[in-house]
Amino acid sequence: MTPSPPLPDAFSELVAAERRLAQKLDTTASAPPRRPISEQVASRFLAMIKSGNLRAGDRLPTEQQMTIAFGISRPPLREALKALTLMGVVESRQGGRYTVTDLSPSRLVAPFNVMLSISDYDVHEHFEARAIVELKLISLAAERASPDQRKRIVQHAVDGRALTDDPVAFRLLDFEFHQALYDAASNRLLSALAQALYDVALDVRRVASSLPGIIETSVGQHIEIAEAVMLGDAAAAVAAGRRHLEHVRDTTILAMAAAAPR
Amino acid sequence: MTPSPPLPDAFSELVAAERRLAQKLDTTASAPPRRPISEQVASRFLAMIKSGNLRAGDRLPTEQQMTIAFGISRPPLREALKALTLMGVVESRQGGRYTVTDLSPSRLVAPFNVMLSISDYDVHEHFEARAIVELKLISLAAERASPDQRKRIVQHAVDGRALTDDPVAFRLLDFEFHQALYDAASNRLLSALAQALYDVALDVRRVASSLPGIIETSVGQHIEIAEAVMLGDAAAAVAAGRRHLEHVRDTTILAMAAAAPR
DNA sequence: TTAAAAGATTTGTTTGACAAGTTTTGGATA
DNA sequence: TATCCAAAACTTGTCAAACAAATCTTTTAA
Repeated sequence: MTPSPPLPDAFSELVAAERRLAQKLDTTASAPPRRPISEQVASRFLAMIKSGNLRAGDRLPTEQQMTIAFGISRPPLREALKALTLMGVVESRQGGRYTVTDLSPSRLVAPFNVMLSISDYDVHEHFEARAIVELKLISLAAERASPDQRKRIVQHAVDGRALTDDPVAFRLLDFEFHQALYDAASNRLLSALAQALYDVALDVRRVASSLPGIIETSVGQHIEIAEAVMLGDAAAAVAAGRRHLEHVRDTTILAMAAAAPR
Repeated sequence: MTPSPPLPDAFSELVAAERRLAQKLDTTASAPPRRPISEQVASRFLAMIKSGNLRAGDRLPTEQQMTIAFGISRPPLREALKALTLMGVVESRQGGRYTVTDLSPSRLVAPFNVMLSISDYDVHEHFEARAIVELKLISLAAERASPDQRKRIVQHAVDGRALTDDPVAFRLLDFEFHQALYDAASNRLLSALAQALYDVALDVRRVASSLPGIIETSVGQHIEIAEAVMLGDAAAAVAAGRRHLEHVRDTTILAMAAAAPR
């Protein structure tokens, strides 16, 4: 074993270069409220990823090597890494090493769902936002979907007919149906946003989808959307999608009123 | 001073109740890969906020009290709290106490701007997503803006005329102009999304806005949008907004090509 | 009553140690 | 020689104790 741990050359080079750049840009700022080391380090990592010095799939050095590179102790370093972990930027396993995730929009937006759900904005705001994103996706799906994707969308829609008496199974299918639509639109960023908004409403949907008659209506509307997409009729698909979203919104409001009568 | 630290009654009650609930829901899961304590605790905090047991503005107990309540040591607790800090859920000051933030969508979305920007999705995907969100906001602004808001939008637009030779000042004004539009739309969620997408493109805009002639065109288009919003003509505002976004997209692509000729 | 100063409290950081996993290394076996 | 398994080395996860730096609280003086 070596008396002093080997310096991770390449990585500490990166860190040093980053620091120089940051100081250079900081000459103007006089005395900003001192930020904790952990937050500075987290920003440093993000900057390195943003500039391409760290890429998806990269293995980070060991914690000890990074403490040397940054010139700090383990706890603040771990605080920074743990924050990045919860944000979906890096992953870690006990005994293993930290690795940069695939950085896909869906992964990076995932923690974001939790955030949004804890914010008690108005239901109408939510559905207004969701409508604009989701209807655009439906329109794009009608235009861009491959034959296979169209087939799958229709399949998911008609499969719903067999599940009108099983709320749990229907919610799973509903998820797949929307997912298939998102995929067919070929815009990962927009898909990620729609997915985030969809997930937020899921808790309430659980209640709503157990109300009698709701599922039948939804299945019918799914089929309308699917048929329009199958024909490549974007306008009709959007119209059907709007009807569906309005139905979902209204039943959601009903369910919320019933669930929280305080 | 007390021999043993006083137990924070109310908070540890909350923690205990939360734990019982979590275990109850976990009976089905057989052997999920063991999650680090810090992540469990972070989820616990989010759950408490989600369920309303912690609200915006609440002061958290001291770290020592929380270590007792959760039955863990300081480092993992701090890792969880620091992660929540970087996500904009809580705030901390040395010597002070942790407090829950206002939990506004814009604050919660802020950290994810950085995330999204590091993902190298296609520029066209970005502008497709941005167009759909931003044009809806413009439309809503034209419909909903108060007289004061309309005045401010127009003011920001015409102010640009004086800044055509100062790229930095113009970018600041551009930011204010878009912000004013978002505010007038009265949908915080949609505004937060648009803000996130706007921020993502900011780095590249820095380059683009220094190209000759770009600012003049943008200022002219801003005025077109502002006038339509002033008149409450949503369709005209959207049309002008679309032209503006296409202009921004094209110049962005130009700037990216010029900046990275590798 | 108000304002400043001293004290107590609390977060930020460091060091050291051990437990619980994973990866690598080396040897035994086919 | 090639393959598989077990042991060793390594790495992350957690705990403990201590001090520095900032804030909050209380006391004291004007």
